[in-house]
Amino acid sequence: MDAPTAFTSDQESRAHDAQHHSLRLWLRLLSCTTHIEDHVRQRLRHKFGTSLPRFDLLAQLERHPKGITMGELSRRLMVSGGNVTALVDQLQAEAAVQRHHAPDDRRSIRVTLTPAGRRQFARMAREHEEWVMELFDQVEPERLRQLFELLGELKHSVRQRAGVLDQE
Amino acid sequence: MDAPTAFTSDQESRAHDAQHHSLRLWLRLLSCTTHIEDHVRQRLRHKFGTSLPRFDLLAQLERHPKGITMGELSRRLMVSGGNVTALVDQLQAEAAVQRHHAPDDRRSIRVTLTPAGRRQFARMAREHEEWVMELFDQVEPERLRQLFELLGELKHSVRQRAGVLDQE
DNA sequence: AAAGAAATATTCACACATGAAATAATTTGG
DNA sequence: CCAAATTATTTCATGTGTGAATATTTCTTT
Repeated sequence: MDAPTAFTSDQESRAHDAQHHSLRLWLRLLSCTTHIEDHVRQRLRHKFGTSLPRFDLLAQLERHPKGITMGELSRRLMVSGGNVTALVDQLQAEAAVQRHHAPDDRRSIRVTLTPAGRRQFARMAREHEEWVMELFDQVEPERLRQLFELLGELKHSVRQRAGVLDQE
Repeated sequence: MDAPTAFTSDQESRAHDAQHHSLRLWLRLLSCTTHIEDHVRQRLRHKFGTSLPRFDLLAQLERHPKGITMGELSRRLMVSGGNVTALVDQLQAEAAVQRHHAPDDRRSIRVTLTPAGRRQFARMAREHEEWVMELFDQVEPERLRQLFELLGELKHSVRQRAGVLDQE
């Protein structure tokens, strides 16, 4: 952008470094997430014959015993509405969840766990937590705490910047 | 599992805490990754009419000018072989990449960027790095460095444990 | 050299995910 | 109170991803 003086050159090389470091950080973050996801997905499949998206959906319902709308599910699971419709269709066919029309707003639908769905989820959830803990257990608890903290900062930055940048 | 004495109860509650913390850390990690991925995906789509998997594949080829095999691509992109075949099919149809039969081993195929593919990638890569940097720029550089470090430890732990646990 | 094991890539059926368009119900503003 | 905008969900076309099965080539072992 600027003329290549010594000054801007320094600035530019710092900017370039920051970019490079950001990119490496992003790739490492992605790599961690992917490995964990892969591992958990495999275990869910082999031990319970189910998948991560299904498990995640049940987990959200477990947290909201009174039911939760399709739109809320979409936001919480961070997936599109169309996807939620398809997942709920499947789980409903398997009798793990139910759809109820909301009495006050006939547009929205509340989804709840069936008793069978709740039992099924409980069985998986216990093991699932252990799997995740095992994956992390080579790292000092204090380091994990730091990581949690720093990811909080990162999440905050990403949210803020993504919001701003999307409006451009 | 054990009788509920004070001793095992303490142990269990510590174990329970560790599980709980691990789970929260995992969810936060996943949330960060998902938000960044969503943002970058949207920008790639709107500004360049392409997708993240395509971009990632081109990025791997850019790093390996002499070409890279399908299997290597699968490992580096951390996706299945079938998926790589489909992606390369598409990018080849768009004349961004080429397949070459390896002369020494007729099973393997080397994939390379075409000049057009290289140009296309270069145009996107510059912006892509900026997008990622922008997302992180509310966090102190020193904090980002720590995060990079800690994610390294986490990755190491996950790799090691996932390997061991998969053999069970 | 031949049989068996391993590696490489593709194909296939299916699951998961997006984004756009359609439908229906509610809210808002004039 | 009606028209327009908004909200909630579904449907659809398409892209991305998996895991299993297959075909082909190479490596290993005897």
